[in-house]
Amino acid sequence: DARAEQQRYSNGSSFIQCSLESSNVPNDVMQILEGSFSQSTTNQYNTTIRKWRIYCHTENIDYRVPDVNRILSFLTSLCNTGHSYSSVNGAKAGLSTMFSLSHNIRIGEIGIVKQFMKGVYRKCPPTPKYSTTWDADTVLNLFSSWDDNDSLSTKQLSLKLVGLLALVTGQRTQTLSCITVNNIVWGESVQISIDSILKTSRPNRPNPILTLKKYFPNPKLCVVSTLTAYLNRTNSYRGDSLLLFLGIQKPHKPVGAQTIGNWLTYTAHSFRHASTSKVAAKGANVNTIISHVGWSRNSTVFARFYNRPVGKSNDFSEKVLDLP
DNA sequence: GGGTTCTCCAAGGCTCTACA
DNA sequence: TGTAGAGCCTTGGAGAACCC
Repeated sequence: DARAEQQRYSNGSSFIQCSLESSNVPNDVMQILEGSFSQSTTNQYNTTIRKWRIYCHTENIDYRVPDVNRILSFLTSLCNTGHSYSSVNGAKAGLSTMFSLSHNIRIGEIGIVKQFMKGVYRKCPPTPKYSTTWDADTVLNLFSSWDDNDSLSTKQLSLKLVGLLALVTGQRTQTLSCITVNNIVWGESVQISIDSILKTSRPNRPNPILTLKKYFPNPKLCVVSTLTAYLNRTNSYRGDSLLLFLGIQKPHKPVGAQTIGNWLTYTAHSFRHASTSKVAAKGANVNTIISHVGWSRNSTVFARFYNRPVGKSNDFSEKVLDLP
């Protein structure tokens, strides 16, 4: 069946091993090369190469040969089975990377491939994930209606802390999942540094430092006191775990970005849109927003989606928490 | 029911090119 | 020569399926 077929071509080898299996690259070099891609990229490219191998087996051709016409037929088969431009483009990138390693050929740079991708773009154009965003006040009003932190269940306290952190910092769930208790510095405000490699991490480019201010107008929305309550609550079962967020149920293992995403009432990434949109609408400086959430200095991502008028204030968190 | 894994797809940064 | 925008590759998020 299809599952057995997939298993057969998984073969325990990554796309890099498939690329370099006939070359004499030493194992230790191979390990460094494999580590040059993030896990999600490796997973995605492994999926593409597995499909490519199945396709080549069906067509009785050698999957290691970069035959452009065959590659285009393969990409067409993806397109015809309902895959969007982004998926076809990702598959092309995977094949391009594999053949650049094995044959020093960039599939994506070949003229007919470029033209083909334009055709795919026209046939099934990508659509933005968020054409509108929700009002951040909806979540803030919910948290305001809950009891004091000490009276909340562990589940409520976990959801509240994640929700407030997502809104106040505007960070991805990946970043929130990397917060460790030993990197939280307590002072006038709370500062959290991130050691892990993030999506936007680059050489000579520091990760954003998350700054949490105490919020006095509505104590129930104070992220600092919620964080304190969460640490007190989890202290009894934290053990040696340095990661801030722990599972709600026993054995209370550290949770990953995916689980944190599940905890957020709205879709995880939409918190990033909701908070930046509200702050922009309140008149915050665009450069403040870009640096606060960790986009690159010249990034046009924010401008492409929001592009609000520029104001004078530079306080991100107070504007997010400012209820009407 | 909570948490993890897998696949699909939009988000994101870097580079290059066209054009004013 | 500066800049807007397209192209390309890489990455994490969303959601379904699955496991415990």
